[in-house]
Parts: sequence; C-alpha cells; structure tokens
Amino acid sequence: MTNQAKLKVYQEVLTQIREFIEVNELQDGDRLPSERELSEQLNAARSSVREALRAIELLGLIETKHGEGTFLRTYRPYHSVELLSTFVLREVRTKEELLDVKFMLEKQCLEQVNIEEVADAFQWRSVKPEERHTAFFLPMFEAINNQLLLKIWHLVEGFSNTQLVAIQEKTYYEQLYSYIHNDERDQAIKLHASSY
Amino acid sequence: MTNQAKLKVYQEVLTQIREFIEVNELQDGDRLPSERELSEQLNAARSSVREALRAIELLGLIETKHGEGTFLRTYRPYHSVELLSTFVLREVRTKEELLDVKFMLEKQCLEQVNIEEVADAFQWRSVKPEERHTAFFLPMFEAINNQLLLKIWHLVEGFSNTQLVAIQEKTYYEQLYSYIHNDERDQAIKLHASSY
DNA sequence: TTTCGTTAGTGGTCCGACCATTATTCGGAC
DNA sequence: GTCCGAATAATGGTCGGACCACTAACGAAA
Repeated sequence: MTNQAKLKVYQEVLTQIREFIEVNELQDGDRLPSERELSEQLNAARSSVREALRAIELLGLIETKHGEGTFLRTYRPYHSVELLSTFVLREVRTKEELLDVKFMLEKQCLEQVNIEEVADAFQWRSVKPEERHTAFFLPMFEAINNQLLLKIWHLVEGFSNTQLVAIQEKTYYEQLYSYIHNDERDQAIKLHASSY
Repeated sequence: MTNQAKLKVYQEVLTQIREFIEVNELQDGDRLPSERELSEQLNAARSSVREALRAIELLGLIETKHGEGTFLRTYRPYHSVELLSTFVLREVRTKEELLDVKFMLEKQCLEQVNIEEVADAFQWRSVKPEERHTAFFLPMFEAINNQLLLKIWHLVEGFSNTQLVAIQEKTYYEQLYSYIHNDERDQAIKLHASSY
C-alpha cells in the first residue's frame, strides 16, 4: 500500500495554490484568483478551497478583503507563533519552565545584541518599576532583528509576568547596560543570572 | 467604530474550541466533539467549524481520523509541516530567523544538559543520515526536562528540517557527545556553531 | 465634469445531500 | 454460551447551491 497517497482535497488545493504563486511569480500584495475561480480551475468545491484559504489566512500568509479578493501578504512568523502558543502553553503551566525559558532567551540576547543598535536604550529609566524589565529588554530583542525570537520572548514574558517577578533596581539595569557596552558579556550574564 | 470587532465565524469557533480544551482539560490524544456536535453547540454551520478545524489541523495541533473523530495531537514534525513550510519559508528572511532560533536553542541545550540523564544517547547511530540531527538532540532536550523548551525546539526543528539542513557525519555527533561528556562545553558549542 | 445609483464580482455563511470509513450492535451458526 | 459476519450508526470528506454583505467599476443624470 502506498503510505500516504490519499491527501485531502484542501491539501491538494494548497499545493496547487503554492504552485500558482510560484509560476506566476506573485509578490506580496498581489491578488489571488477568486474562490470561485480557484474552485473551477482546480476541480474542487468552493468549500474545499475555502478550507485551504482559511488555513493559510490564519497563519497570516494571505489577507482576505470582503468584496475585493484574497491577497498575498508578507509573512511574519510571529503571527503563527502567537496562535500556536495558545495551544502549546496548554499544559506548560509550570512557572518554573516559563522562567527557565525566559531566562535562557534573555541570556542569549545579552550575548548577541549589538548595543550600538539599541534604540531607546534608556527608556526604562522613566517607567514604572514593574515595567522596567520589559522596557529594558524589549529594545534589545528588537535590535537583534529576529522577529521570531522577539515574539517568543514576548509571549513567554507575557505569561510569566502574571507571576511575581522580582523587581530590580535601576542600578541593576544600569550595570547590565554598562557591562554590555564595555563588551564584558560574561559579567552581564552573571549579573543577569543572579537575578533569577 | 470598533476597530476589529467583526471576527469571522471560524475564528470565533477557534476561540471556543480552545476554551473547550481548557475547561475540560483535554490532553494529547483526547477526542474533540464531532464536527456536527460543535456545529450545533457553537451555533455555526458545519462548514465554518470545518474551516477552523482544517486550519489547526494544518498546523499539526489536531489529527482527524475518518470515521472516528478529531483528536488532540502530540506534535509530530511530519505530515503537513512540509506543505506548510513551502509557504512559510518563501522568504529568505524567515529561513534565517528560524535557523537562528534553532541554533540558539540547541546551543543552550548543549550548555545545560546533564549528559548522564540522556536516555538513548546513541540512538542516532542507527538512523538515517537526515534524521541524525533530530535523533541526537531530541533525547538531550528531553533530558533538560523542560516541556516548553522542548516544544519550541520541536516546532522550529520541524520547519527548518524540510529545508536544506547540512547533514553531518557521525563523527560530528560523536565529537559533540564526547565534549559534553568531558564537560568541555565551550568546545562542544564551538563545534556546534561551526556547523551553521 | 461631477455625482450618485446601479450592477457585477467577491468573500462570508449557511444548509442539505451524499460518499467513505470506522466502530458498534445484534442475530444466527456452531 | 461463543464466535463470526452482516446490518447499523456515527463520523469525517466532499460537493453544490443558496443567500447575504461588502467593494469597486460603470454609466446615466445633473
């Protein structure tokens, strides 16, 4: 027996849409054929075509405008990450696990970030104490220029925030910043670790 | 005017399915109500329910068995991920981000893992070359004992796997293992980094 | 030329029908 | 009583059509 030969219609449709995009070299913002056209050209019911389209819409790959059509869209991985997280975090409720991952991400950030590229580096100074942490790290993650990483951290941050996080003094972040600025990464990481 | 109040039906359905899972504390493998039941209970047409289900099926969050029902699914990186990735990885940017995050996670794993706790440490020896990487890292991530971290890596792994990943020789993983075993973490990390 | 209804095309939603597959049920053969 | 196989019921898979809501383009009137 062939192992997997029987793909569902909506999956075939997806493949063909993918090919259509390829062949016609569609760019972001370009319009796809209407649901009815696709339905006819691909020999599939409109409802099946819709199942395919809704799936990749949810992912953020396309955008549908009522009365206008379906358009290709610049894919941003963080859309799907958000969606996935609500399911992935389903059973990962352990505060410990969340904090571990969050710590790990921040550590990685401290290692990688180019401090020169951090905008609003001192935004956190003028912010409420409980928001300092986010205000400090957010621009740093943005400077890393990896939206996926940023989104993951943001989500973990959001979930763990509801738990009590130790609030650090301004001096803590000042020290952290200064370490990185002088490229004393290991010192920064050590300090960061001591706060968890 | 409210900015975005008008969610589509399938999106509402999605939310409610999520709540259903939450409230009833469904675990992986558990069965969801049938499409017809959901349709009735949520006051939505069956086709709308299907749009929602197909979307999260494509994501790999549920599994449908013809004649049986719809089941919550332990994430497995085969199936539709390949299809999905052909869409998602259209842009070079996305590939880079995925690989960066994957690299980062693995690096962290190499730093943290207690090699004594790794079960099936040499499973990867007897596996197809293209599966070596996963077979090597999976037990290590499991040994870290952080469900969240594991799931994140698994997802990223699944996507990036479908694209060209450099296949390493057995000696590469042997070396990696031996470094960690002798607690020469920095050597392991350096080796790992050289492969990306 | 401008304005404003009309109209055609599009996505959004619903309904009902039928098929394919699976698990269950039940009755007869042993 | 046990076992087996044929109905049966429940489920997902697919189709086609109907109608609504929204948008843009067109064309006639001012």
